[in-house]
Amino acid sequence: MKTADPELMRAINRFHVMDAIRRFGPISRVEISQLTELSPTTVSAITAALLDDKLIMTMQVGALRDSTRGRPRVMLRLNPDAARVVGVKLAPDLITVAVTNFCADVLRSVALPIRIDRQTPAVIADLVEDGVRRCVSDAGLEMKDISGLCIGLPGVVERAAGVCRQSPIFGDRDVAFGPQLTERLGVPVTIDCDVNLCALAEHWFGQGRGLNDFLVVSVERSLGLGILHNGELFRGASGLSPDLGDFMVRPSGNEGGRLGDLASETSVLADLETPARSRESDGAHGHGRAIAQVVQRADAGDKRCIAALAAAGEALGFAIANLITLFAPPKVIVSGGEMAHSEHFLGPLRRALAAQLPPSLADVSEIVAREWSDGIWVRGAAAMTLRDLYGAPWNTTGPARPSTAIAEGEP
Amino acid sequence: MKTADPELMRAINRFHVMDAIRRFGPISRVEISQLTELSPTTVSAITAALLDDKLIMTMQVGALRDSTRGRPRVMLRLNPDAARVVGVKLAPDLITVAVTNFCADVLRSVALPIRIDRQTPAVIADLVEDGVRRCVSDAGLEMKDISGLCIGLPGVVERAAGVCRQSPIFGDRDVAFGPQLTERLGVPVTIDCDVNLCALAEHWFGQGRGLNDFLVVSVERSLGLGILHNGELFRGASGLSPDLGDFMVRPSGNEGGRLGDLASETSVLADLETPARSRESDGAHGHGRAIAQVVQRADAGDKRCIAALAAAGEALGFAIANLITLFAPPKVIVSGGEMAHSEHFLGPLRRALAAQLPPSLADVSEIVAREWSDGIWVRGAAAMTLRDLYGAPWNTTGPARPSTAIAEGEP
DNA sequence: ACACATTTATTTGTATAGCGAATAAAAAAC
DNA sequence: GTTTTTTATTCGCTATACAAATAAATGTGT
Repeated sequence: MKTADPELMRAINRFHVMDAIRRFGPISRVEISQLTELSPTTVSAITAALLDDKLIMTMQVGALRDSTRGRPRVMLRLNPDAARVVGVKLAPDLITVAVTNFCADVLRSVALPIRIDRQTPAVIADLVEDGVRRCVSDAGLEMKDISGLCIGLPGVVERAAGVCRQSPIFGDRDVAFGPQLTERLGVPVTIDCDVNLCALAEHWFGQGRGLNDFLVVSVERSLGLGILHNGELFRGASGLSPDLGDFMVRPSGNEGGRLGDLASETSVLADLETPARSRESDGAHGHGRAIAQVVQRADAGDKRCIAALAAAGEALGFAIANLITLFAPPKVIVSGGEMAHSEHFLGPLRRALAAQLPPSLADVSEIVAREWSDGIWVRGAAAMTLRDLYGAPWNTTGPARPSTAIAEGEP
Repeated sequence: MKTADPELMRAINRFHVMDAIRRFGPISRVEISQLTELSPTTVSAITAALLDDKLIMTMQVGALRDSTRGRPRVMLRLNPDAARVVGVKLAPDLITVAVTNFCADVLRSVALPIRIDRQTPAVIADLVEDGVRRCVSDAGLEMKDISGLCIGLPGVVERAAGVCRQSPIFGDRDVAFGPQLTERLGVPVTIDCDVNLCALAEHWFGQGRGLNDFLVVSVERSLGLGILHNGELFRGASGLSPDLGDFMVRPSGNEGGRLGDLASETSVLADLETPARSRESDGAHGHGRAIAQVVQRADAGDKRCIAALAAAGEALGFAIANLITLFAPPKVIVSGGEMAHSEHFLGPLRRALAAQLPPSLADVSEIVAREWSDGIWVRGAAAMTLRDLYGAPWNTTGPARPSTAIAEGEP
């Protein structure tokens, strides 16, 4: 915890005000005052400063004069043009880029269906750079208009250092992808675990609005876990994001208990030894098609497909039970592609969950399947950057807090 | 996050100063200033207030004048007599009570070897009340001298509400033990999961000094998990403490995969179907003796005992691997009785851990076995209370933060 | 012995924060 | 047009942190 001074005080309260404006849309000063429990005076002062900085703008009172008398409220909202940021999501066979404004509205996005896993980091950086430049240019902007950029990718990411410790995308370990792109693009680039972005997006725009605690489990080719705790993204020690794929669901002796080898899309396909269209050669969308096929065949009654999906669901349900035991979140969001929505997957997941959970926790968590949407990732990536621009004084989500001298141990 | 005002500012900085004094013993104002990065002016002001409140005291410069010239430093230390608090630890067959001073030094302690599990909460409250009153009186104090009391017990505890959701101690669910004792003793009583107290104690006095992240796994009759994250105790949503016993290590279909049924002392005994001295009738120390016997026989080469301990160690190692995957803590402290120190238990634990951990996390965590000491629990309980008296402005450890209006969702 | 250097602690003065009370602004109600 | 009501701002107050100047307390050197 940083030492407190007037500056921090202002930063905290300013963030509260910004957050209230962001969340509750056009909002008047009185309402902000009520929501934040700051005095009207303070709200007035802070909003004046924000208006001065052009971070927010006034909205002339529109329809909502409910024939109340008194001086009408002046509604405040974020100034969409205060900044533009870029969000990037890397998947093994798809690069998604989006440019958003200060409200996290997507101005322009491009999806590049390119198979990038096992390319060298330099090549991937090239592709990302190209994609970003193109998307920015398509949006009618130049790079100098961009205030920041965040890249989400699966795996274990150390956000503070901008280093990807390990990822299905990169063959190498410890790729300093953030600094690399920062240099290439001349814009501050952060990287983060993709599912963290998803969690932030859910918190800002999706199923997690108004919730201070929830889990996001992403089921794609690999598995991810994002934890929102006490209104903040939770990161492990030294800011590492956990990799749900490395979670073990049974002792490894008996033919591998890695969850990633049991419950991911990849593992389901491997389990079925999907014939024909070998996944290496089939380019970008082969994987997605293969999964869709599996789900279809399961719907049609194919026993093997049903069993494969059920096995995956059960394994994930087992893992989620343990996560609920640890975190007791009121909500668990299962986010993913077609597989994640199939009842052949979700049903066994729920059943396994119910079987494993201790009775005391049986009802604390609601499991919801989140409709897949490409947009949410990049919006989350944008939000991650915006959060910093909004002036968040909590370092929880930003780079790991520089541990104060007092925290260093014996003097 | 609370809104910031000058009061909070002062509270934060005062806590930093208190914490520096607590941790770095007799310490001068200049050193505090360096450690906390507060200005000398501020440190002077805060320490003056603390001295005024008699929370700290000056120490006449002792031996450590290293022939440096200049005005000698005035050393500051906690005033041991600033307050007394009581820590209580409940185990199924043992109640431990300790009275400590403001430095968390134990003034007096009593251990009551009473089998309390399955007694009614009222009876247990009676016993605790008696024990506390006796211990306080033995210390030459009266209840009015006591500033606070914290009770640690195994199970799932909701500290904020003072409610024990579930515990091997109580047959009932949702026992409001905190308020009950508060009324009986006329002193603020908090309750907490015992292993959280242990974690705090390790952080203040033990293996966790200077570490901002570590796990404590307690192996007793039941299993506990305490998480220190970013220098603060981690609690699940709504302040619930997790119960490691409910962690599953294999799908429950095949004869129960609850970790508590596989790796606790109780389960080892059950596994061996310890003959003779039936555990029900043998009063308080039967359990401990039985465990000691198992360890002894394992040391002597008894195959069944070795296997039982190994199975328990493996199960726990499996669970710890998953915890490391999630939290990546630099240290994991395994705390417990004789069983937890036996190499017949720890060896398999380490091996299972090594087998399950992903390579990228193979070396991040050091596993240490913590010598059992009754004292540490009650000292932790005392520390938990002292933390509040020191004025910790973070509600993470205290009662759950009253979620500000802004966090409540849509307006 | 006594001036001087040196380190530590306090005092003084300044800037900034938040907040309550009074005030101004703006619109409906009378 | 005046009053009422609600919203926003201004003014005056207090609390905080901090930098600079000052005081305190000790060792060093002549």
